[in-house]
Amino acid sequence: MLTSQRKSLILDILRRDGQVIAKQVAESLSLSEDTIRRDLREMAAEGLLKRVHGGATPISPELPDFSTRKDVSLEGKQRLGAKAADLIKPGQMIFLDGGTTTAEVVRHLPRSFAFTIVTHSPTIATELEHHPTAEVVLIGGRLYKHSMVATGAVAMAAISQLRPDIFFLGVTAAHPVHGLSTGDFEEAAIKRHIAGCAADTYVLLTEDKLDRVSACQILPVSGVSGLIVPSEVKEAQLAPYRDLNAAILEA
Amino acid sequence: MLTSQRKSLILDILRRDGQVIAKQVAESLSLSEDTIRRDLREMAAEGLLKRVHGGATPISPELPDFSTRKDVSLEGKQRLGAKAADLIKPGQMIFLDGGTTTAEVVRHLPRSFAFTIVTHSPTIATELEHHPTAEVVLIGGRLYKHSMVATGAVAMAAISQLRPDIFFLGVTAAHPVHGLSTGDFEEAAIKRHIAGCAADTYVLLTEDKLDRVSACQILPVSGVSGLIVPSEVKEAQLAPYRDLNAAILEA
DNA sequence: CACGGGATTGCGCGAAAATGCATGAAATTT
DNA sequence: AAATTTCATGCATTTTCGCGCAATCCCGTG
Repeated sequence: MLTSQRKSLILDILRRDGQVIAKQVAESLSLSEDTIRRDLREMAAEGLLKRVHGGATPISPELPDFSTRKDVSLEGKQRLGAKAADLIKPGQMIFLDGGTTTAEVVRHLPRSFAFTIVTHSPTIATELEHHPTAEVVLIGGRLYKHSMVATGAVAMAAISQLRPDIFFLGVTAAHPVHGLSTGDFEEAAIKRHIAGCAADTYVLLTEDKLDRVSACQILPVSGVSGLIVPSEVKEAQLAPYRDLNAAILEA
Repeated sequence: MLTSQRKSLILDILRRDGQVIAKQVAESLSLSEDTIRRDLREMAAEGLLKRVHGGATPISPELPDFSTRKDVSLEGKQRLGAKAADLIKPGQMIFLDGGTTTAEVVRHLPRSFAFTIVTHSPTIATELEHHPTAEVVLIGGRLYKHSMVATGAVAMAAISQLRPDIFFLGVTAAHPVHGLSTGDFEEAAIKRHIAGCAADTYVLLTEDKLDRVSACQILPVSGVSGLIVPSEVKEAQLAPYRDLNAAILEA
């Protein structure tokens, strides 16, 4: 195991668990704690994590939803959400992915006619509590706390029984060659499955996700009906996606 | 559990409940009160909270609304929740009903060992996002917005596949003759079904629900393992329930 | 092939941190 | 005023830390 590999492994653990315990890592890698502590010290010096007694924690106090990610491109996300909600027609069944971007769709859902929202995210479901006309179907399963969505065989089976008219897909990265991707293997599989069941799939893409790649591919860009992107994205940046026959909706 | 994590956990509790009780935290983390008190002392020195006898309060003066409401109605529910959480043993599978009373159980769940929480309420699931040791299983189905729980055939089927060790049941009324009841037919059926699958069922009962009747019976009082009631309820009022062989846990 | 610099790792050691317990003081309740 | 709970302090134990040192390994050079 190379040192650099070990360090990125530590970062992975940090992202996944929100903490690193020196002793545990040392044990799982069959290395001395000294080595791990050295890594942690160095990484702390580089500003990659915060060293604490016993291990390390993320550099910024973990506020995944409400402050950090939200403020970044809030206004852009809102426009994406509004554009997505515009696509919904009376009586349709809409599958909403988990995540902060798709949560924005909820806030712009039409209130003048009835439709059905399906989601595997309890967070999304909770936000729909006071919506006047939306019927809500919740997909169950083992909850993936990292992104707060139901996963596993139970979720897959439940999804299989539905034919949503539209699936609004959230991703962490989109790339013309490497397609749409996300950081977790299981999640990628679920998203792919939902897209397979839905008549149409639209991806909500904030500007910072374009031309990026994450670990697990969900689908190629050509596998979805369209991309919804903020209008300020340059045409040059969109061209490679257009070449893949992807419809581009600017919000 | 790292010390720094414990401290931020304390801050979380402070923000959520408007107070921290040293004894409670020590218990839920299986640590000595000394340790927690030490934390509180240090955090008070850092200006993160205000140390008071028994625990700590936010640095800014409490909102009047908060303290009053807390002392009156919430405090009873909190004790019910704490008592219920006390019943949980490592590795068990616990089914949590929807509702504000059972939501209080979530806030008192042990954090020192692992267990599984099953729920058909997205609200409950969302509250468990930051719990360190709880595995969460979400039951899907058509969402009943009135009480925010999944219902219907899909939910029933998913529940059938589980054998929870304990079901914490929420009701709107309890009566020695008319049993445990709630306002909605479908909900009653679901609750009954969950109770049938669980090894033990405990009902959380605030004082105002005793000797009341709602439209749809869930189970007779003799159909559950026990009732959890606030300790200030008079023995005379409890006697009819004791006669039904119901275990009574006072919180 | 031999050699040496640089990087990496494990171990020993004393220091620092964290935790629990005991004790007597202080606050709160009865 | 007595009883109970909560507190702060000192102390002992365990865990974790950082540093120096030596062994090892990688790699380019003579």
